[in-house]
This record gives sequence, C-alpha cells and structure tokens, in this order.
Amino acid sequence: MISQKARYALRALLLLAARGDSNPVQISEIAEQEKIPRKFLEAILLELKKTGIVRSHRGRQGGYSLGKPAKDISFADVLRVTDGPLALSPCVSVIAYRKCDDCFEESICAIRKALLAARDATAQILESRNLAQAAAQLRRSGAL
Amino acid sequence: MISQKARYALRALLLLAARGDSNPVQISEIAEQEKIPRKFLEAILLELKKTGIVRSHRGRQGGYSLGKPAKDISFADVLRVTDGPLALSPCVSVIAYRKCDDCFEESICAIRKALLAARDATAQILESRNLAQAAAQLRRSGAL
DNA sequence: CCAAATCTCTATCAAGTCAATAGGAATTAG
DNA sequence: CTAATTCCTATTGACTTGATAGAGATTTGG
Repeated sequence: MISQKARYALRALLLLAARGDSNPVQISEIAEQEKIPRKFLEAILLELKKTGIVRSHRGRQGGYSLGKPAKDISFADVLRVTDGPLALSPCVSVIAYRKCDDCFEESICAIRKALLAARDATAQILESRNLAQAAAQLRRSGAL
Repeated sequence: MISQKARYALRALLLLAARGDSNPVQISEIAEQEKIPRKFLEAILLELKKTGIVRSHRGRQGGYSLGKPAKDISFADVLRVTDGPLALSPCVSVIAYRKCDDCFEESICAIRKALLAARDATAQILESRNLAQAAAQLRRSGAL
C-alpha cells in the first residue's frame, strides 16, 4: 500500500499540473483545496523540491510550481520520493539495490526471480503514467 | 517492500516444496535449515495454516507439510497472508476493497486508474509464479 | 499408560515508521 | 521595514514489525 504521504503528494501535484500556468501556488491554497494538513503538506513539498519535481518561490507571492513539464513527471517518480523504491525487495531495486541480509546466492534465488519480474511489471506501468496524462483525463471527466 | 515475515514464509514453503514427499517437517528443522528465529517461524506457520497453505500434525513425529500441491500455491497467495493485499491502495484491492477515506468520485480518480493498472500487472506476475516452479528452478540450479 | 516431543495460543517487548503538529529562521515583494 | 511566505528542526502519539516467553493441547513411541 502507498502511504498517506504519497496520496497527498500525488493530489498536490495533480492540482499543480491541472493549473497548467507556471504561477506558483501557495501551500495553504493547495492544502485547502485538497484537504491536506497544511504542515504535513509543507514537509512533502519540501521533499519533492529536493528531487526537482517541484520548484519553490519564497517570500510574498511565493508558492510552488512543477519543476519540469507534467509529462516528464511519472507516478513512479513521485512514489519513489514519498515511499522509497518500487521493488518488493532491495535485491531487485534499481534505484536502491542492496543484497538481502541472508541471501546465499542471489543468481539462483527463486524468490528473487519472482520479485524481479513483479518489480519490472510495476515499474513499467508506473513509469509510463505521468501527471500530464492524469490531468488530461480529469479534464475529460469534467472534474476540472 | 515485502516484510521479513514474507521472506521467512517463502523460504519455509520453498523448503517444504523442495522436499516433495508429504512427510511433515518440524518447525525446528525448518528454522535451523533456513536460519529463521524459531518462535517467529511458529507464528508464521500458524497463519499459513489458517489459510490452508500448510497443514500441521501435532505430537511426536509432528510437523508441517504443504496444504495443497506446490503448483497451486502462488507467490501472491503467500504474500497476501503475510503482508496483506498486493494493491497499492484499498480502492483497487480485489481481496480487501475499501473506498479511500477522502475520495470524492472513484470512477474518475486519476490516481486510482494508475494504481489499478499497477495492481493488475503485479498480480498477473505473482499469481502466475508458484512454489512448484520455484522449487524446480532451484533443482536445475543445483541448489538442492 | 505416560512421558517426551511437538504444535497452539496469548501476552509482551523494543525499535522503528507514519501522520501530524509546533515554532521559529530565512527570504522576498511591496 | 513589514507582512507573507517557504525552510528547517524537533517532537509527539499511534501503530506496525520482528522477535521472545511461557504455558496449554495433542499425539505417539515405548
């Protein structure tokens, strides 16, 4: 299951993507619109900023905007920031590979083979879904 | 990421599948072979038993054996017992569906659409991988 | 029969994670 | 300068995870 943090992040980003324009949106506005606890959202956006997914502007008239085109921000990108690797085991993670603590021979591990296939399938989907698509779909549904 | 419990469960089951015969194997033997904390393994096997994945025999000469043919026990079956639903959100879970707390309209939720596709991809893989395959693969690798 | 071996059950624990909150420091527009 | 805003660090309570302890129930070999 994804964390609450991930949900909030996706909702906030979807809002930014939906706006389209590059005017920064303030934390409090996002928090209110999306019913996200304000302080928690602050922390989330800060993390998203460190990875370049969003950009911030401080001071009066400050706020957040997407750090790159919405089509270049995938669901996988976001989930990796909020929830860590997509992989079901460190030994099949691309971004955070680590040998399992008590693995005796990785190359023949039957568990690993299944988890690797699962990771590839998940990553294939989540890397192909991006914020631009999602926002467009919302527009089509009349939600915006 | 899967839990430690899931790893232990898979390893224990793989051992049972590898044995092939239906003679029960004792907890302490599994624990020793697979280097799993004995008391923890006890609890895990008990859970697996409740769902029919393993069968137990008490008293002297007791122990555990698979509750059904190895080919009928998928990785998905095991992970669902130890770690809960495969889905990334309750709203896309087949075995534990629940509406998201603050979802305003599920049918048009863009996040849900992506998570649903991810769930289907993961489930497709993990339901197709079973203990018999995994044990056979270990045999081919010369690990048994 | 009975005693040893085994699974079954309930309770407990420490450490870690998650979701949320608090308060002030730094920055910028006007 | 001052008000509005993001940035940063710390803290909290509830829950989960991984592991352990000990007594209860059941079966079987001798």
